[in-house]
Amino acid sequence: MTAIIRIEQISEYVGQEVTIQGWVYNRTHKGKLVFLLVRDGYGFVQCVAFKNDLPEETFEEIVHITQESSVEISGLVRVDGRAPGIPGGFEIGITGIKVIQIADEYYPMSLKEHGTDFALENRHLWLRMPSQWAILRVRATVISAIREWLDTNGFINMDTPILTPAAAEGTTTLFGTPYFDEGIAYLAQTGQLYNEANIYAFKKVYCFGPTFRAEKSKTRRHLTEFWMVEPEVAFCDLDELMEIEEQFVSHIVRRALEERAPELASLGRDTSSLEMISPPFQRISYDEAVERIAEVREKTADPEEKEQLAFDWGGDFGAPHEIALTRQFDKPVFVYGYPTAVKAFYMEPWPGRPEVCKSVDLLAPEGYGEIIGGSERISDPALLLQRIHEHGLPEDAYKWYMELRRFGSVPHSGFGLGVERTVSWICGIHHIRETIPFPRTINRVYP
RNA sequence: UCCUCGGUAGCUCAAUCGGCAGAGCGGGCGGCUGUUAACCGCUAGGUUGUAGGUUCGAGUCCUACCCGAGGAGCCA
Repeated sequence: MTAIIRIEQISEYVGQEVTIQGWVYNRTHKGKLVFLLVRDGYGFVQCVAFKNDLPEETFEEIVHITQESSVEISGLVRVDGRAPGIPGGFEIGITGIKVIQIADEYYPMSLKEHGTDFALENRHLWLRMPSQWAILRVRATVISAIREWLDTNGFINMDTPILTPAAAEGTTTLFGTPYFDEGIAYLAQTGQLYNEANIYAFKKVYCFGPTFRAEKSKTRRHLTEFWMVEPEVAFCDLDELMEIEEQFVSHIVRRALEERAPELASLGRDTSSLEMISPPFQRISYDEAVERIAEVREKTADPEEKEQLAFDWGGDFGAPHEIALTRQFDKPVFVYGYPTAVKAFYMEPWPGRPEVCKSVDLLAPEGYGEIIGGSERISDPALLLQRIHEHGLPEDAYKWYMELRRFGSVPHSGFGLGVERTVSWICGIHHIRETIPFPRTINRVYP
């Protein structure tokens, strides 16, 4: 047998005899000519069999092969502009085939379109489709780029607990689980508070793991289980935080463009809008954002849009507001200085303007909206204690958190980036449930 | 939790005014040497989400429920 290759490297094997191990994605037969579109986990390539070139029984076996059958195919690699695939433009002239298993002929995921419910019910098979395969390959690169940038910029990975004693921010609904004699433990919605402890040992840290929200959110931007990376930095104010974020996000986008161009092309993603992502990103205040949204609302003739864009200073933006705002920029945009009342208890107040705080969200362009939420944290122990009281949080649960402000407190900042929203934006897809292998939503825990 | 829309063959959908349950794809069989979700012919395939009601007759009308999607709130 010839060397087993990966389809993603097929361009290096033109003119050579190779073997691929994979699955039959589609079969088209035209009498004496058969096309098999085969995927091997690394890509999709067209394999061609001519009746006159092969033994009778080999050709018959190829003619009757079913979708998703597992195979080892040997043949000669050649360039052909007509050949579909990822990357396309190459095909293998079949000289030999070994069928590992003939798949059951009633494969449910036909190549025609499917409804959402059916696709999700068959997620374990849907993963094999080119679109899902491409999105999840981009996801893996995004995750790799996240770790790479942090690991090479002075950050150290510190895993924070998933089972936690109480609501970290006191607002979101959490999943609870019985925990021996300790009552209820809650699945983490953030590792931030623990990271605030970690920075005093390691200066720059990040946690990266699954995060859980029991909110009954039913939108294309929400999952009950999602992945979030949360860097936290000692001796860092809000301006320095924004510099970190724009470097970080630019690196992630660049890596995706470099390594996943065939996947992004197969998704039909116009990457020109991603090519221009580099620091700096524009910074606008919450006050300015409110004004910009009001201007858009003033100009629109559509009464429905006018209704949706109605907004009073003091609230948090909804999806229509974020879309109207981000359409004005071709790169991600920072919105800083949100009202203290709508943000978490630990955010540092704006000097001289206690009604707003040193928070910053990063909104992705093209209507994708918030991918990062972050802030400078309160470092003064007296103010922090006051906020805990104001928010009605149990003081004893935050005893350890308060102590961080007693022993060498420094200004510090951090943020959380949502992996699925970032992948949605980079891939240009509509719904974040496609950006995680097995999505968990309010109505679905299967498969 | 609220608002809107939907549920008919394995999948995607059609079925006029309440009047024989249909098509394409997918499966099987046959044909075709350049297909791109191929195409052509034949063929198999149905508890119309569930329960009740109106009617000579219900996929269609009424009531309740179940399930799903989109959005709002909340958030990354």
